[in-house]
Amino acid sequence: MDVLTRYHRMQGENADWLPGLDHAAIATEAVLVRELKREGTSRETLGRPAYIERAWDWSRQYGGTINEQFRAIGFGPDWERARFTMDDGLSAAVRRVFVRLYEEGLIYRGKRLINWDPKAKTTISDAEIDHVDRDAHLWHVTYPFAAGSTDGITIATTRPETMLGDVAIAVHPDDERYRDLIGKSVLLPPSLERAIPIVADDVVDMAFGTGAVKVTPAHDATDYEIGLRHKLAMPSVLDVDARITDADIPVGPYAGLDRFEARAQIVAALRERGLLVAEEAYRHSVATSSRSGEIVEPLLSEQWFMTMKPLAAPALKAYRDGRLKFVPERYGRTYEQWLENIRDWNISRQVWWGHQLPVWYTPDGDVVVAETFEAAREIARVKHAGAELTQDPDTLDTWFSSALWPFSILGWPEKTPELEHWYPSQVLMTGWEIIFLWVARMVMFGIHFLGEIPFPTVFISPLVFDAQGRKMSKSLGNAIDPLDLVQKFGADAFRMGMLRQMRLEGQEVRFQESRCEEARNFNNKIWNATRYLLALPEAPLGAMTLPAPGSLTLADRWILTRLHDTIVEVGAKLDGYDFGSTAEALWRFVWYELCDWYVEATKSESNAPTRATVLSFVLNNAMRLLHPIAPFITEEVWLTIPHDGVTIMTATWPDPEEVPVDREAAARFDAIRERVEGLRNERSENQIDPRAMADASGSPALDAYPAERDLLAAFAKLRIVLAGDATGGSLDEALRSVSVSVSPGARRLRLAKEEQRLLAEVERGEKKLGNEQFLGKAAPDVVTKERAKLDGYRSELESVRGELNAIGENG
RNA sequence: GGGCGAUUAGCUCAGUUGGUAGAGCGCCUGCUUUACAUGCAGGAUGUCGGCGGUUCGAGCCCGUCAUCGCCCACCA
Repeated sequence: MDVLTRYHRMQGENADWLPGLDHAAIATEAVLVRELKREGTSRETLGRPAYIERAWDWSRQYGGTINEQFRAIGFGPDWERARFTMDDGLSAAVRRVFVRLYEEGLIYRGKRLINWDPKAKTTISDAEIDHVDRDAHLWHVTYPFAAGSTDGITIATTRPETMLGDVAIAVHPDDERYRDLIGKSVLLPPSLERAIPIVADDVVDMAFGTGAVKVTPAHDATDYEIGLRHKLAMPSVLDVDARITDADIPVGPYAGLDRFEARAQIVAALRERGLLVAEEAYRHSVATSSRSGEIVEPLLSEQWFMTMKPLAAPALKAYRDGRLKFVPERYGRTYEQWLENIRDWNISRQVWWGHQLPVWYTPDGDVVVAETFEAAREIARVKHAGAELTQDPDTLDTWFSSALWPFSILGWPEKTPELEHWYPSQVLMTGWEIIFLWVARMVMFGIHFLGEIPFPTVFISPLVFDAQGRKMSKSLGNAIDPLDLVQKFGADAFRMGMLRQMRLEGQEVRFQESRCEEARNFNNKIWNATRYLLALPEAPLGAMTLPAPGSLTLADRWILTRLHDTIVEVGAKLDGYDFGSTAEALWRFVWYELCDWYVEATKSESNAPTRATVLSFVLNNAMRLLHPIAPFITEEVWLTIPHDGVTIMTATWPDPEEVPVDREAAARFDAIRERVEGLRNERSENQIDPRAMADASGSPALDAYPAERDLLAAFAKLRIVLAGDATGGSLDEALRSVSVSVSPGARRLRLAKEEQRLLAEVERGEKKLGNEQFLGKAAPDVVTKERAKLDGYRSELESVRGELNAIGENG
């Protein structure tokens, strides 16, 4: 987000990044409840107002820490517009939305089966459940037709403790085995005091277990559906502590037991009575709370819900007609699939920290929904004879307020200039794990309340894992603290190191600290290149202007052409949100092109007249290109060298049009680079002292290319003596003619090796070009290229052989 | 049960529209070259997960299998 914001600001756009935090109700409450317990008190003892005050304190402290981290990493959002979901304005928006949706009939209260987190002591939405595979047991239990008998119907269950709340046995209507039993009843083990019917339902899978299933509507989603279809009673036998309760129905000796204790005891009792037919190891997915990790308990409870289908339809349409795009695209299908199967959203929570429902009850149980207590009291006065009002103690799901974020932070429901200007925004950047929780809901609410999608583009970034691909966690001790890395390598290095690991299509980054270290080295490289520039005799420099085109050297033309291409490339990568490739391209340009070649080239005399101006021009541009990624060092360097403006943050983004391009010169320089590498290799193979100037020979053809000859000699540390009579050759031929002077034996050895290599290449080319199929079917330009390559190899081979002959057998 | 992603050098990963496989780290050999040892030069290392297909030609396209990871799902 920071890279993108800085990039667009430099392009002169009024780019803004609005920072903010949500109030993380369940997580915050978990911390506070733990703290209070440690202090020997509780939220009830403290009372709601004092508790909320404490939550505010904690949130401010926690939020402050996050903001400090942001600053340390160099994030530059619009701090003045920072928002928190519990702020007054955002809270007002929440109440307005709630009341409007209630009035539209989209928010309702009802007794439904909800997901209960027994640890966090609250409901959670379907989207907050993780299905985790766990080792468990599948128990086969017989429900007898008569007391004392083991003759009956056998079911399979993973949850014997919920048997206490069974109201039926279900079988598939087509199941031959049980057809005659439908309508009969069996006794509920282990106490056998209650008879329950055998019913037929399509949902039963004949192939699973015994083909018969126990039905506990109050504690299982499927059973709840069966219960509704067959109009069965729905007694609860588990309470909010996940303990067995006899509030609805007698549960014998098990009342008060924890669900897992009850399970053990009931299994034991079944075994004793001979009703436990089998106990098999069984691995299956268990619903756990993404908040606390606790196994979720389906409970029947009076809660508030939101009807989602009417909001989902336009959100789906926005995606399908292309108004809403995901990067990478595949995440769009995730979004689509979820919206297609969306179910009602349980929005009420039993935590105290959060937006308390704008709902009041009269003593008679009448419901009053209003944005404020005053408004509610007015309604009560008119419609309920001024009855006393009690506010619903529940709060709203944190994601409810987060869903309003794109407009609530801009002052909605007021018609503010900010709202007018910033809604809709251009891009949302987030992780794939909250596409349902946050992204889809923002789109739905945005369309519903403002009539258009909140952002046309959703960029999904990878999540960060450790180098082994494991999720970072406190208990594993593999988590990274950005501040530690900033401390160790610097903020720029942390940013660069992180971004370089991002891949456009990747869904995870396997974080390696070494990447930050490399990035620190990269920054050091920049710093030293700057020092080199500043130490040049012609420094300090004046304004940033390039020398007249005619006076530019070969190296100048090359680096400027490379700069031009890099500006184009970086712009395209950033526009495509490809931050990893952006960082990679800049790394290549600054280190491998600017430092390794251009700076080295400026050390030779011929480049002296233009080097300072060209180098500062290129460095200035490079710093601007790099600024979104590495804001600190680029500012420092940029201010030190010739520049225009007071801060690089508002400097203009480099314009490729302002950089002179000379493809022909760039190609010549590249040819030199290639030859230099070959000659260095020759030196190394012949164990020539790297420090020493070495003698080399070359054909007089080289005379036609003095600039190239100088560069070649300087880069490869050669004293080139021209010998022979070949003149007027191409640059390639002239460059190839240069070779390090070594003993004839060593030379022959190298040439022989080269001959072998070229022979292989020629053979390959001849085979390919001798293939009728290839000639007939390959694209003409491919054939042409292949032919040119073969010709090149042939002429090289010829010259190598010529040299070999010249040396002669005995050298 | 559906869906998605990954599999390329010891490690972490690139690989543009199919045209002789790349980077960084690590490793090896040398270098106190006056910007930088957080550096410089050179080097070694791959049946591109298996099998089949399309093609003149496949790391890339198609099919299939295997392994790993993720998402969704009312198999109790």
